[in-house]
Amino acid sequence: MFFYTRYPSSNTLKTYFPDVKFNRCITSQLIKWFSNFREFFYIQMERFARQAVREGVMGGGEAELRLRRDSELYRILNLHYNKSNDYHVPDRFVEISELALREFFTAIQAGRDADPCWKKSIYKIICKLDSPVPDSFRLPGCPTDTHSTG
DNA sequence: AATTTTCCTG
DNA sequence: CAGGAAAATT
Repeated sequence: MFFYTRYPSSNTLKTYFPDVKFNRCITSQLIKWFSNFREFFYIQMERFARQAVREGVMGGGEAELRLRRDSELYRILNLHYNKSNDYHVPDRFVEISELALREFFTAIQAGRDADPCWKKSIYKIICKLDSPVPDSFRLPGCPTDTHSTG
């Protein structure tokens, strides 16, 4: 589900778990999940962006900073959010991830990472890129299963 | 004040 | 992922 929306409201999230009775604890836990998801996402983004800066994607062209489905970063993200490859990761997510990576990259290149809250501008950009979650996720057979072994 | 997000840690 | 503290947002 994170593939589609990075900043879902708690109320929106609840609609995807019809069989769960929500109290404040469960709700905060659910929010915590996405918080963790976001963190992992941004951490990887910053990590790879910094790596790209270090290795010097210079040479005059920034076109090398691409995120493809065969990229290591994609592999890590998919491994984290889609452990058993149950879902097809939408092109939208790949595009957004690449954009986020570019944003981090340019920010770091420009030295904007020295500012205390330089990530906030990036967060706002990513926040606007949320897409609607397909109805498929409301199906019983498609739980956001994070650790089921079978 | 309550909810939500972020930073840090395990 | 989960628990907690602090900060940010409403």
